[in-house]
Amino acid sequence: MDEAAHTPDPTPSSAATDAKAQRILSGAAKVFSDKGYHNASMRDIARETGISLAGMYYYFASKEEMLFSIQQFCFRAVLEGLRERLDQTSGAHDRLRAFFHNHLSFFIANVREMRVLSHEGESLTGEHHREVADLKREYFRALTEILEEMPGLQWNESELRRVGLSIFGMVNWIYTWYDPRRDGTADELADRMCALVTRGIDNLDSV
Amino acid sequence: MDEAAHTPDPTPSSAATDAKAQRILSGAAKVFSDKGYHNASMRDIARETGISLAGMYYYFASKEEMLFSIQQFCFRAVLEGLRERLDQTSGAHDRLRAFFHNHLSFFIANVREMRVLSHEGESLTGEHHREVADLKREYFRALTEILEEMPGLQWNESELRRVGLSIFGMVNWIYTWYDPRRDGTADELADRMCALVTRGIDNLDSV
Amino acid sequence: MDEAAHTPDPTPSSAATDAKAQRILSGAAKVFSDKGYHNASMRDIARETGISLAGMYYYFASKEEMLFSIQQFCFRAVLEGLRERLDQTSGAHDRLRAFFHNHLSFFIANVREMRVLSHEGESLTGEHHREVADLKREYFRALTEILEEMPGLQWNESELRRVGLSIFGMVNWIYTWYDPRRDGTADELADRMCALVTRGIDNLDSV
Amino acid sequence: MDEAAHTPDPTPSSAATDAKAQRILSGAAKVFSDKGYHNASMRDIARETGISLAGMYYYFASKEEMLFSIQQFCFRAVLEGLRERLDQTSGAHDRLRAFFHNHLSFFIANVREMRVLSHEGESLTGEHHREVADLKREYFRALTEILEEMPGLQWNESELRRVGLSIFGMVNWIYTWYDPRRDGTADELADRMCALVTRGIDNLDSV
DNA sequence: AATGAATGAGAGTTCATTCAT
DNA sequence: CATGAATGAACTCTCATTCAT
Repeated sequence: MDEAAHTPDPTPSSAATDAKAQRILSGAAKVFSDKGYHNASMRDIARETGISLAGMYYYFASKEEMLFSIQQFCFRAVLEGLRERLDQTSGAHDRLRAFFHNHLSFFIANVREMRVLSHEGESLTGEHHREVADLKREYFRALTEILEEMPGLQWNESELRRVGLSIFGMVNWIYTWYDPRRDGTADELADRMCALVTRGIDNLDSV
Repeated sequence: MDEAAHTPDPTPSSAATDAKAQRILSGAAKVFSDKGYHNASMRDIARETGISLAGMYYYFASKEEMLFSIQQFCFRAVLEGLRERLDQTSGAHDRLRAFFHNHLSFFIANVREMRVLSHEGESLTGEHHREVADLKREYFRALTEILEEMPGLQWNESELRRVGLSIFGMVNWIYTWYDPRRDGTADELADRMCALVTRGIDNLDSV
Repeated sequence: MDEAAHTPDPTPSSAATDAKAQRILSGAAKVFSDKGYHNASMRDIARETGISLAGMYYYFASKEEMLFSIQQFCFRAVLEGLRERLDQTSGAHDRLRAFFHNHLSFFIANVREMRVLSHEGESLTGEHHREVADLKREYFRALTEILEEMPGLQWNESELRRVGLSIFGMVNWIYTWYDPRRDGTADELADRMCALVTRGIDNLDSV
Repeated sequence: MDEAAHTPDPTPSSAATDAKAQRILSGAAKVFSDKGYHNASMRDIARETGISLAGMYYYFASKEEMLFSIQQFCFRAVLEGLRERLDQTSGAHDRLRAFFHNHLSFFIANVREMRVLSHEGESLTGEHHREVADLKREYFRALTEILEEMPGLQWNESELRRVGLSIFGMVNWIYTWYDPRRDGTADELADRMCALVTRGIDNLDSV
């Protein structure tokens, strides 16, 4: 994200520029997360970031483009993280666990952005909406592919969809309740959620 | 306001009044559901209901009160439905199934209102927020009480909360994806979701 | 224009409404005339009319609609005036004089509106532009029809267009220079302009 | 600034400078002509010319100075052209024809600039406005001096002004309608307009 | 000579809400 | 009961312009 500061950069101005864009996105994520996209004003974001109202338009053409950038950035990061984990993991059960771990660790490291991801899924329009919807579909497909590998199961399309979306509901809804003090680390949470989904309540305590 | 349904009503005019209030709430639910609470305007609701902008203020003091009334009405109805079902059901597994059936059947019969319930949980402020939060807690407690009855399990507080909220995530998230043509009836969906949660993916196909 | 006040009006509220709309249009015409359409702000018009900024939007959906209404109203009035005069006038020369008298008398009675008509011909867009362009064409055709009646002339299309548009230039340009103290009454001006156009400079003094 | 063309220029860099200034003026004229002065933005001009927004300020202190330079340059060129033609022409009728030919040929060769000249006459302020008004007056005086030479006429001040301004209206209005395919060359148009003004409609066909 | 970055001021428009009728 | 009319506050966004580099 701000890795640019670590590596020698031939064009210093663009590094500063990118850093500022990141600062704006971060502030926007906080404001969107706190008040909701439609209820947040550009002035709120300007105040939050310390950048002038007009100044932000140098980096983003519109409020919607800010939302789009946040969503696109997050989805890409989550997807990439998932792929890296899956590359190193074999066995359907472990791969499903990898999905939970990736999602929740990313979520908890970027609560505000993920809240925006979960809650403002339909706030984008036109091309912006389409692009993010594509990423979402890609992410969903990654999950269902794991599910299909699970041994000893006869999936039909309907059931696969239902289970996949149920899992999505579980992990996306977290933004409404997760509290680090009560709910433990990302890894603990991921393990328990994965256990719930694979073994069910009836077998939660076993082993 | 909705007490009128329970007690005999001496003034016929107030019956008409309540009917109009219902019409407004119904239109407001549609508009909130379509555009989101903050993005919806009172003019949108006036247009949707065919009632004049000013006229609506006779029935509701503010836009927020409309949202509040929708949420309160729905939560009460869901809660009442759940209680009735639980009164007639014994056995923890059946009672959990009753929870799913109640939630999903109400959801599917009132998609728009439930969408507002799920998506606009944090759009209320002050006293309105508090009242709805109370209902939400009550609903959540009803679920965890069922879970605690489940046989052969040693719950700790943390695990109970986690499982309860995971289930909430599953059923609340439905508003983002449910499609009657693809996802079957409320009862089918409830059965499958309940199976997933109790037996887990690993045992989905058994019996 | 505000004739409504003279005749009994069954719907008093709409009379008041129309009066206010007229007041806004009149103020808008003044501001557009003074500063030009694009340089005029809605706040300027609000100040000029004494109506609140938001209040004006009850009567006109946009700034452009104000410009449109002014232009439409004026063009219709000029056209109607011309038709009335032509109905009572025979002989091509007299009919041409009627054209000048109508145009100039209307112009001088509504300087600001006519300035807007002349100067902001291309400031409208879309459907607004089209409608006004239609009126303009109709007005132009009325002039060329008179010209075609002129005795002893062999018009070709090109020449007719050229002469018609030259006359339009003369009468539309007036908004840049007319000064009642130096340039006399509308009727005087109309007579002299008509003489110039019909007899030419070489014969200006004759009879 | 445009003195450079008259005096030998010792610094080659300033030649490049002037070329760039000309490029800016030309782009500005196009943009002003297309969208109107007030509706045109400096960004539009930057885009049109391919020069950076800030870069243009090296050449012109403000947007208004661009408009001023365009108008000043054009008026000077038209005036100079008129003087050259009049120096070689004797006889009032021929001199009047020279006026039309000069005006129209310059107009058609520089449509965009002339459109700006005609349409944005009042968009300048302060000293800028004054300077251009002086040029305009000078141009008008040149026309009326020709008119006064016309044989067999008894002008009074009023009539002279009226006829002069009528002619101005004719030739300035051209920017609203001239179409090279329909309206012929500058010379044809000039001849016909001059005929209209000198002989009048009644005698248009004679000889 | 040229520009990326930044901004205060102000644009047109919409908002939830009020109130006389 | 119901509404037409009205408004202050706030909205997103664009503007001409500046300045460090």
